[in-house]
Amino acid sequence: MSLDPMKRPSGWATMSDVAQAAGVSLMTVSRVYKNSSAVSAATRERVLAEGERLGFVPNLLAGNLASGRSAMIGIVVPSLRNSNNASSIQGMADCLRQSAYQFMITNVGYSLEEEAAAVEAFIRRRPDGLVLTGTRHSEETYGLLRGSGLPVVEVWETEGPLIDMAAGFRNHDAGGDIARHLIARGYDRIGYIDYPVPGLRRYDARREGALAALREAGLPADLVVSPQHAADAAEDSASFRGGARGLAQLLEKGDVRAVLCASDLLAIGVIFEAQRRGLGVPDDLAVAGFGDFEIAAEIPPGLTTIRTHGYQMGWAAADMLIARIEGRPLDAPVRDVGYSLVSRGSA
Amino acid sequence: MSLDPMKRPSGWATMSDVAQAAGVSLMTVSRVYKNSSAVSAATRERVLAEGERLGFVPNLLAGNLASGRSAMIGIVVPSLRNSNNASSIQGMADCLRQSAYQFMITNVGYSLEEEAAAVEAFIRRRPDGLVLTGTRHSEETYGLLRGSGLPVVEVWETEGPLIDMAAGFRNHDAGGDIARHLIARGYDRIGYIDYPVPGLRRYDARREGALAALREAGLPADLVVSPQHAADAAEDSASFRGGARGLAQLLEKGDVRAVLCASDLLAIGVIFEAQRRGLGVPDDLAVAGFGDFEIAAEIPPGLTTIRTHGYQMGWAAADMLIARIEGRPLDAPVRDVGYSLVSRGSA
DNA sequence: TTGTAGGCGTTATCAG
DNA sequence: CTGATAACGCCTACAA
Repeated sequence: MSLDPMKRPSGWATMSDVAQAAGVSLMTVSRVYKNSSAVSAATRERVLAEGERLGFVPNLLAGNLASGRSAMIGIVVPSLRNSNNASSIQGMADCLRQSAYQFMITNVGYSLEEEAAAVEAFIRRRPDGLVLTGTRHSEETYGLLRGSGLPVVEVWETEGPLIDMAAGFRNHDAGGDIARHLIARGYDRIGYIDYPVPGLRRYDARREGALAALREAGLPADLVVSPQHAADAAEDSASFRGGARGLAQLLEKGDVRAVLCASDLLAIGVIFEAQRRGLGVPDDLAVAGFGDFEIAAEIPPGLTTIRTHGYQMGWAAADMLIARIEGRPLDAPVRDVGYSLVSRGSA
Repeated sequence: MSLDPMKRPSGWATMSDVAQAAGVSLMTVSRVYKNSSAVSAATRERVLAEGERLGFVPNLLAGNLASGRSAMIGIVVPSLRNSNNASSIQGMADCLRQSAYQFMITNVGYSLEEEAAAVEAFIRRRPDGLVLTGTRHSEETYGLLRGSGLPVVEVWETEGPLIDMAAGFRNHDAGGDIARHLIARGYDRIGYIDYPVPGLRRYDARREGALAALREAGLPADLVVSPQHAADAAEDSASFRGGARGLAQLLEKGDVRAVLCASDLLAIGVIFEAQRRGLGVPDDLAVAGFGDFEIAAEIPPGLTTIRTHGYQMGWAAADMLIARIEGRPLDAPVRDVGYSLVSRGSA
């Protein structure tokens, strides 16, 4: 004999309540709410009506426990305040929603320890899959993931040893392309402003790709500055300021005619700083960014940059994850979503 | 007799496995992992050692089902690509982490139907609380929330009938303040560029506050334009373009000396458009924004704006929610985190 | 198409 | 401080 629903500790109507009210068994109700076809239309209707009347909302926790699947995936990002990630998160969100998955998201800065903690916290909720940013992780993280056997996608980088799957693009090539673009335009003394956080493969690759192109063209490849790493390095504001500071440092180094930046926000910071110094862009100083953030198209004279297809990358990551979760065959464990050079007025 | 852990369907070691290995009962293991003090140090150590050895990670789904608490809260936002929300989300994230809560987040644009769907999806996972953006919701949402009895915080607005709790600030006052700031500086023909999405109380309040101030000063209050509502209105790019278009519309309306914008991104769009038109800011055109996004401080000549304390608002929202969840007394169901006027070069 | 039995992995409760 | 037992609400597997 089941309790009166109103008096049950949880306060929620359960499938049993609905079953009793509709005069069917528990399993029939379960099938109705799972959209299992094996229920007659009449029964289904009656069950749904009673469910509605009782305010029944299925308890996924219970369902997950019984079925071993949670329809939830965990996403680890450096920051939620970084435009860089926003698009890819949105891409994942849209793809996941379409397949009726939900996600939890945790920001861990650039700390491998925090990342490991986040991964463990996720695993406690038994997600069906995980998305990590980048390809560098702590031993603890690797251990946890190995032990879990969970499908994992790493995003933004495809370089480096992969855990399982990855979605990204060739940062090294992209860095080379944007550098060659400036070279082709006749700029000779080209500076490079690095990302404020050291040790990230994707930014190392961008820089090395660009410097290799400079060397190949016989140009100086030592005009590199890297704004100091700050605690809030993952935030947008750090990048704006980093760009401004970077330009100052480069100008101290000597005559610089063009600046390549590891991210659009650095480039925006450079443009603003140039404005403050009375330098015209591109006439006195050419500027190129990386990322094609939304502001790149808006700021006069338009920022030349590498479009990174973050949205598609996020979508691809989620798509691979779901395929793996649902046992569908995967064409390849690495999805290269490419990039494109966007030439605007700044360089 | 329990199965061999390696052969169990889930593949995970369970508390029973750990208990058996450590030679204690299930409950002792449970207590250890809950940090219940009622376990001797020696026992605790032995249990943890065995847990580590077996790669045991507690299953929160099971724990939640048994305890009726999920240590999870659901957050509904319009967009993940909107800088506006990013800070408040980060504030919630930081506060929640500190109290060992996790969160799920869903973006629903400005659709009340999608919001309702998101709320139901959350409720299926039995969160301990919910955060919604704004104070306008569909009947279905209200019904679901009423039925759930869940603690709810609405953020960004405190106007309007509240479901339960709210964190925000007086948008009407803030709109008035920024308008009075321009008035005090001697600008007479002041235009207003509204947010591209109609029907949001917080933006209505900002506008009405500003217009009231203009009227009070005997200035024209009809120089209002509102960029057309687009599908992607929640995204940053729509705001940049909206600002540019808004300025064009205002200039068609006649001689405008200053522009008040419903958000910083609109204002940035205005500044860029002014630049393209050869108008100096603030000499030819004064511009004020709303929000104090990170770029506001960086763009020359600095954007005069209202700082909204989004981070603190997010933190306050999470804090109230947790207090309610954990049965701690709440000083007030509405937390006003205030705002401040930031005067920079643009106006 | 529908129903019965058993179990998913944890916590609450009460007893020792 | 430790243990036995009964839920928590649903799903899988099998049977009718």
